[in-house]
Parts: sequence; C-alpha cells; structure tokens
Amino acid sequence: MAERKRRLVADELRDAALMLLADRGFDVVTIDDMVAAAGVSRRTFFRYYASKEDVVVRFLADMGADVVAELAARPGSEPPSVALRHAVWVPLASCTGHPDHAERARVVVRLILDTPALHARWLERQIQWRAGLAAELAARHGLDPDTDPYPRLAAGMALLAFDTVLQQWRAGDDEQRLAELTDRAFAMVAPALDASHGAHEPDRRR
Amino acid sequence: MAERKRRLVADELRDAALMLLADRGFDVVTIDDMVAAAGVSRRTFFRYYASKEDVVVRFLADMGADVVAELAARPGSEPPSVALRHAVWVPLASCTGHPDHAERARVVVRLILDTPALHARWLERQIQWRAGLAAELAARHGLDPDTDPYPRLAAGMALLAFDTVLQQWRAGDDEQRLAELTDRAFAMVAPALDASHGAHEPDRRR
DNA sequence: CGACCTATGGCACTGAGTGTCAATGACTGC
DNA sequence: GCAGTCATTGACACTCAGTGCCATAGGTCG
Repeated sequence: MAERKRRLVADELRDAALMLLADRGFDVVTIDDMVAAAGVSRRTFFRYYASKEDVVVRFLADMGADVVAELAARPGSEPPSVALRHAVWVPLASCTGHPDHAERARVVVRLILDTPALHARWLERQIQWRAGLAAELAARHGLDPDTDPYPRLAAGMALLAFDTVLQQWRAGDDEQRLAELTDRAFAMVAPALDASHGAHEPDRRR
Repeated sequence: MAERKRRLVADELRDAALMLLADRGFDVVTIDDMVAAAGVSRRTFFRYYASKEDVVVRFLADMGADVVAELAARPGSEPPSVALRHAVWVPLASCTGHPDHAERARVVVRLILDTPALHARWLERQIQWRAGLAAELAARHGLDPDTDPYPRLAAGMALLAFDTVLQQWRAGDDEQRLAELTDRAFAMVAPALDASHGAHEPDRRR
C-alpha cells in the first residue's frame, strides 16, 4: 500500500543520488540536482533522508544491527575472534554475491572513503556498531561494560579489521579475495581478542 | 609582530568559543555568538578556522604530528607495543600536568565525545594520525605499507587504546590514573601488536 | 458524499561557509 | 615626514543545507 510507495520513492531518490554523486563528486552535486533527477521536490528529500550524507550512509545503520544480531546468534563456546569474524562477515558477504551488486558496493565504498564528510559520517555509524558489539560482548562474557575496557576494545579491533579489509578491497583490481583478506586481518588481531578475555574472566556465559 | 597578533586573535577566538560551547552545547551556539564574545566579525572567524568544528578540533592536528614524531624517536629495539605506548602518551601527558589545564582538557574531551558532529571530526583527525603512525611503523619494520595490513592495524589498535583511555578518563571522578589506564589498555592490545609483527618479519630496522 | 489522513509541494527563514571589495593600519624606502 | 605596499579586517551579497509552516491533492472509511 502506502508503505510500498514510500520504499519506492526512497529507493528512487537513493539511486538517483548515488548515480550523480559517484559521477561528479559529493561536493559539487547539490540536493537540487538530486531531486531534479528523482523528480520530487526538495522538501520531500528531507522527509526521507536527514541530510545529504544520509542518502549514502543510511543503509549502513541496518547493516550494523545485522552485525550485532549475528554476534548474538553465535554460540557462546566460540572464542571472541571467531564469533566477531563471523559477525563482521555479514555485511561483507553481500558484496561477494552478485558481481554487479559487488561493483555497486565498491563504488559506494570508494565514494565514502574518498569524501571527508561521508567518511566522518561512516565513522559515526561505526561508533554505534561498536557500542552494540561491546554490549553484546560484555553480556557474552559476563563483564561490566562500564568499568571493563575489554568489550569496547575488542569490538573496536573487530571493526578495525573490517576497515582494513574495506581499504584493501577498495583499491583491489581483481575480484573476491574478501574472505582471505578478512581472515588475514582477523588473524592479526586475534591474539589480543582471545588472550585478553581469558586473562580476566573465563568464558562462563550460560 | 603581525605573527604574534594572529596567534592572539586565534586564541581569543578559541577561548571564547570553548567557553560558550562547553556552557550551552554545540548545536545551540551560533558562530555569531562566538564572534560577538570575541569581539571580531563573522568573516574574520572563517579566516582563522575553517568551520565551527575546527575551533575545537584544530589543535588535535598538531598533537598528531607530535605523536608520530615521538614514535620516530623511539629506539628501534623497542617492541611495537612499548614504542606506541610512549608515542600515544605524548598528548596524554599534557593532561596530567597542571590541574587547571587538566580540567580544561577534560571539558574539551567531554564536549567532543558528547557531540556527534565533533566526534566525527575527531575521528577524522585520528585517521590522519593513524596514517602517519602506520607509515612510521612500516618504515620501522621494513614493511610495505600498501600491501601489508600490519602497520595500519597496529596504528589503529594503538589509537583504539588511546580512545579507551579517553573514554574512561572522561567519566572519571577522581584524578590522574591516566598512566595506569593507559598501561591497562595497552596490555590488552599488546599481544596482537607484538605477535603479528614478529610473525612476518624480524625487527631489522637500522 | 463528506470527514479524515497522509504524502507532497511551495514558501520563508535560520545558519554555515565563500567571494569580493573597500577601508584601516603598520611597515618600508625616499 | 611622506607616499607606496602589504596584510588584516569588516561589510555585503550570495549559495547551499536544513527546518517549520501551511495549503493542497489523492486515497480511505464512515
């Protein structure tokens, strides 16, 4: 019904915006350009997206929820490095699917990493991911998220690995070694991930 | 001469801005408020600071250069975790000096961490710190900064520890256990810092 | 058919940020 | 002391992002 129409308008707006932004650059494209391409009014744009950056970054929020959900779904017997690797893989997996979807994702990633304003927003989103992951990790290991720095640190390291993968993938000429890149990045942070959590508390969740 | 006057105006502007921002909040204070308090024109403000966020975040750039310089000055025989801990300590040390300077710094830290727009800018600066640290680490261990993810990851972990310290320090009721907090945070990331770099290449700088 | 309800568009307004120009003021050579 | 030069400043105008308000079109339910 009306719900479907809303989604349709939002998608049309996002597609038109992404096309223009990737083509000409973030700074030079105005919101008037976007809404002209999408065929709606300027005021309507702001009913769907909170800001110019939001068009590009919006869907990242949902992916963040998915990541946290995946971590919560992992068995408690898994060491943190394995569980976090699987959680972080969720958004990456959608890039390794259809080749055209992958190329589209890569364009968005390049746009974000190369545009300071977008990069900042992306980092802001990541902070929220990190908070969610940290809360879940704290619950997982029975730690106090306010006093113990481990959950926040561990979540941060997982996202750091994620960032590193993205950075390497952006410049990548050839295709999907995403899984391999992810493995290598997590292998590097794993010692800290698994050593620190064992040092204070044994894994005694549930 | 004129150089001194420029610094004077910049400081006056920064002080007035910080006072207002910490007092009323970032969003509600306009640039007109700041320049009225500092006694200069709106146009002059933008000759000294590129944006509203820049007033708060500007000096962080210089601190970043200091951090990288400190890492470069550490002896090559030190393991990465120790060298990075010393590098990151540089900006922290200035908070542990005079009590009034420390309280002022804490106000700024709170302001940044609690304001999304400022937090994003702060993270953006951190990315630049990370790049500098990563380049220095790569040179230190004879790694290729483009292909090997270790330097970027290691630099990221050091800054993550830094962030964690700041986060704990912000809420801290009592005084300086900054050094202790820093030690604890670095102890957690040290396994990854020191294990990964040894796994690929021995330390053979100079 | 009339009473809603929602999505939209139009308009006006604030605030950030930039370009341009004229005035002020200090420093220099004559 | 005086004229020329250079930098700093303030004033004005402008673009663009973002928000509030109100009127209107289209669809639904009674």
